[in-house]
Amino acid sequence: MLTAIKSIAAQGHPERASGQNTSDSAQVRALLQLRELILSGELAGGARIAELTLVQRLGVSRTPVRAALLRLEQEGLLEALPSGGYALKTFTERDISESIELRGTLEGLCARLAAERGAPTAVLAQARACLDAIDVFLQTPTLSDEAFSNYVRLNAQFHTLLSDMAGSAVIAKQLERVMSLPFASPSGFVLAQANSPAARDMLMVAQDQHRQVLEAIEQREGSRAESLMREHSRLAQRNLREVVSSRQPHLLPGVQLIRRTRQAS
Amino acid sequence: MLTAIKSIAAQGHPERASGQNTSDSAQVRALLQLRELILSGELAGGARIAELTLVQRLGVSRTPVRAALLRLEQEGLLEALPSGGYALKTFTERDISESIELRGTLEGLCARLAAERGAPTAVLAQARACLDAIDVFLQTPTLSDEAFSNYVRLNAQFHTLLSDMAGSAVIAKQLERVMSLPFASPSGFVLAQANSPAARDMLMVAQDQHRQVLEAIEQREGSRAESLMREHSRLAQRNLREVVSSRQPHLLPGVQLIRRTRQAS
DNA sequence: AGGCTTCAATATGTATACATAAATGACTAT
DNA sequence: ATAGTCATTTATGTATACATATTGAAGCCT
Repeated sequence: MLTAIKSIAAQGHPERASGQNTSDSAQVRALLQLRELILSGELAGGARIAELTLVQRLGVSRTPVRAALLRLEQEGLLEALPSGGYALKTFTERDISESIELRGTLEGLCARLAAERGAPTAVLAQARACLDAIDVFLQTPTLSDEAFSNYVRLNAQFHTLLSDMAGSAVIAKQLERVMSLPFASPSGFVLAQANSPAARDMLMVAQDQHRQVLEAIEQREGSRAESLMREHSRLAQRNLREVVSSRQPHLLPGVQLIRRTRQAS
Repeated sequence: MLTAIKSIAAQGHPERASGQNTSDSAQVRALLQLRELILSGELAGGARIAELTLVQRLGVSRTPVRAALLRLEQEGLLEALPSGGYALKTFTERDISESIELRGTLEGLCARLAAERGAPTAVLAQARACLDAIDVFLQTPTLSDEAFSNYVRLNAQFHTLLSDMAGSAVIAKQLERVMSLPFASPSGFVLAQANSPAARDMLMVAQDQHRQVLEAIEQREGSRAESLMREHSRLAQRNLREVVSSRQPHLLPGVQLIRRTRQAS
């Protein structure tokens, strides 16, 4: 009965309040709590994850724990050990960079298909409204933390709408998978530098790209739409470099999964 | 202890002889047998899959069956029902077309990265050898079934090598996922038209594209390499159309998963 | 007669007991 | 002292019993 819920929680793991994990089924709780446990850094680098440990910490039996482990392995957060069991995966800066490139490529595909096939007018209208809403937030000279978190929300919405415009369930699903990779989400690094002085300027650039992509799609310029979305994703690349080099990678959930030295994957 | 094997079998499900499923663990057996059960068409269109039924047919307990179901859902062959349990997914011709486009896009990305970053000389040598081997098979005027199956094997190898050339574990994994989608594999439609008179000519074209892509990568022409791989994937698109229109889609494993009419996904 | 309610049957979700393999430590021998 | 082996412990793989929700059918009411 709750396979669907479980599935949803596994896939896009959307904005789901992580506070009240009291209700829901055991599987969903296990999945959500385990993911948060990992991203919050309570589990060491490439350490092994024992089922029984999780049984204690999550308060459910081994069955839902196993299901959660299996899903998180598929998601890319865990790695199946040759000897059995799972270990927390670690990521190089290059891995993250490639994840972002992957997202950019897939979003470029979405944009191109949307332009070539023609996006539904309803979705286009939603996208325009979304961008208008972002403009409102960017109007203020200094951006509050609240404005930033609103930007993150609207930005994510725009990227989802882009996926909708392509009208492809297959591609949308794959894109969801890619975005579930750590730090590959459209606004993964935005919050990390909320206090940076140049942050607002960067958002302005991003917003301009949003506008141009939407225009390209509306005018059926597939190749242009694709290029723009690819370039758009490279903003995240820049942010990635800034965040890791600025040596203050707080705020960013899951930083401890990034390794600089070479060790066991 | 066998999580790794299980994982391998789940991901790329490579050329694994389906005859002797007697050894291996219960999980691997369940996964392999269930996938074959689905692809062979023994299970109806979008029908529900009951665990207990599979327990009987596969001869293992519910635990490995559940694991297999979960993996096949992630793989895209099954769909989680809102009320619980799973149903066999069906695919439209458009779904398949989009899967191929997806593969082409990702392989294009691989080719571009390989060209830009420079592929390891060892892998390049392997790729050249692989293409040489294909040339040998294509030399004969009439292609035997054996020659075809050899082509399929070598073709798959070349595509794998392409993924290696990019040197990205992240992208390779994602590409593996995409290729696990039904009919998205590089040579998914080759065998289906082995007896077609134009079949050999098409393989010649494909082989020429292989050569050109490799040359582009070696000469560091990223954009050209990407375009070529995309175009290369469109051969599969043409084959897809031919196979479904020729109304003799025998041989093709999983045809019964394709639906022409609109029904429950 | 058709639709609704209710109850039984069946399926999935959960927990746990059992089996087996891996990892750890101690002990011995060289 | 170190390396190797064996035993113990721990962890995962598997099976199954139990709980709960959904599905289907039978019966009732309108």
